[in-house]
Amino acid sequence: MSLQHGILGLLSYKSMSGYDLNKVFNESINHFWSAQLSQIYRVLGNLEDKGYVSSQVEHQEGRPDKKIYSITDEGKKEFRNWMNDNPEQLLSPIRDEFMIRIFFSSLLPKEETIFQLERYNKQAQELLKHCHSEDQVIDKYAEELSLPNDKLYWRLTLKKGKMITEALVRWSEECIEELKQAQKEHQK
Amino acid sequence: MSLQHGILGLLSYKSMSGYDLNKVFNESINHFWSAQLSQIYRVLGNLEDKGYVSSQVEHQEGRPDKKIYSITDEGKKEFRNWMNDNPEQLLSPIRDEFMIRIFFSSLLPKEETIFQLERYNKQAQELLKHCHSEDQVIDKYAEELSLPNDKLYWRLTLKKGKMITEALVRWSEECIEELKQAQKEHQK
DNA sequence: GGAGACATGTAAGTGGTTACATGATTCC
DNA sequence: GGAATCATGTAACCACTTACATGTCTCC
Repeated sequence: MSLQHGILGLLSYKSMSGYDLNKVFNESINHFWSAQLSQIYRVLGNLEDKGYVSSQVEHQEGRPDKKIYSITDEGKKEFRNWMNDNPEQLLSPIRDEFMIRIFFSSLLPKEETIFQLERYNKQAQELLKHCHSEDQVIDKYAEELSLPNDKLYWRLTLKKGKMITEALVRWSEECIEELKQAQKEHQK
Repeated sequence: MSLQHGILGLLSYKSMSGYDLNKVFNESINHFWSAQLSQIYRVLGNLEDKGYVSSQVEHQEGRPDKKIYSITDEGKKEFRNWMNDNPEQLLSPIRDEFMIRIFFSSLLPKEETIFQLERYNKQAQELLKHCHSEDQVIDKYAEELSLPNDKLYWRLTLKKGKMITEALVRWSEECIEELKQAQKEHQK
């Protein structure tokens, strides 16, 4: 459901091919909803079957043909309905494999868990750096699509990304600290 | 994969029926990996097919029979292998429908978005309260199963839950603040 | 008398991943 | 010569959700 509506939302900004959509997606919705290109193509097919988008082939010299998708009036209606119909439960279910590993880490030597937490911390810091560079991307898109009203909301989603990622960085640091402490206690 | 290994992990603590497993699951792994009871039954079936768990039926007076699952040596080996084999990418992909809605919220009146953010904030606070009450659950299980070494790691997963949820509470508050501000600017 | 705990599962459907298939052009 | 970009998709498989099916006991 969500991916479908995310794609409808992007197409309401601008008609695009699946390939281009994927690029825009990766710089926006992908931060809170991951998707493979193949899945995007499938969803576009489904949306077309339902009449929410229409497509038209654009011939290109020296490059493969493009299939440009546009949102239909039906699609716009569907998207607006979805936007107006929030679920009871707003918090999304969590699926965090790494936490399962941490949960059962008494099986492993503490050094190994510390090592993995350090990797985790590095990846979180990397992601945080990436988040900080996204401010410019927002400016770029807001200008390109001339949608100044949307910038505010895009920033709010980015802000969430930053805050969560900062929490992950801090969490993993504190975990490492605690485990090192526990190691010392044990050596005494 | 993860659910399978989470279940193997819990069964390595203690043999249980699917029904009991579900209860333990809901007070532990469910905080970072959600699952329906029906899915747990199916995974148990798969694990049995693979020889990672074995089952034996326990007859009960006045209550339905129980099917007690136990982890096999094969299962223990599989679980340990999984624990030793961390993926490259430790950060889990995000799937957050609410963020898609925020992203496209320029479509809606600001009051509506504020209203939904307030609901979000309330739910996050509710969850945070719940997290704080979990400390006792950890103590209870550690004693019941006499696994004092595991408590440390269980606490680390709980800590992550708290930190993330605190970030969600703060984020939604700041969003509401920003939107109210934007509303005022507009009225001028 | 009804709700909820106890207990097990199947069936249908959805949404997603990974791998595969094709083939030209451009840049290093 | 090889990798990356451009461009489209299908097929097989997997994990998960929702709804359905069954039936007893206990507590209010």
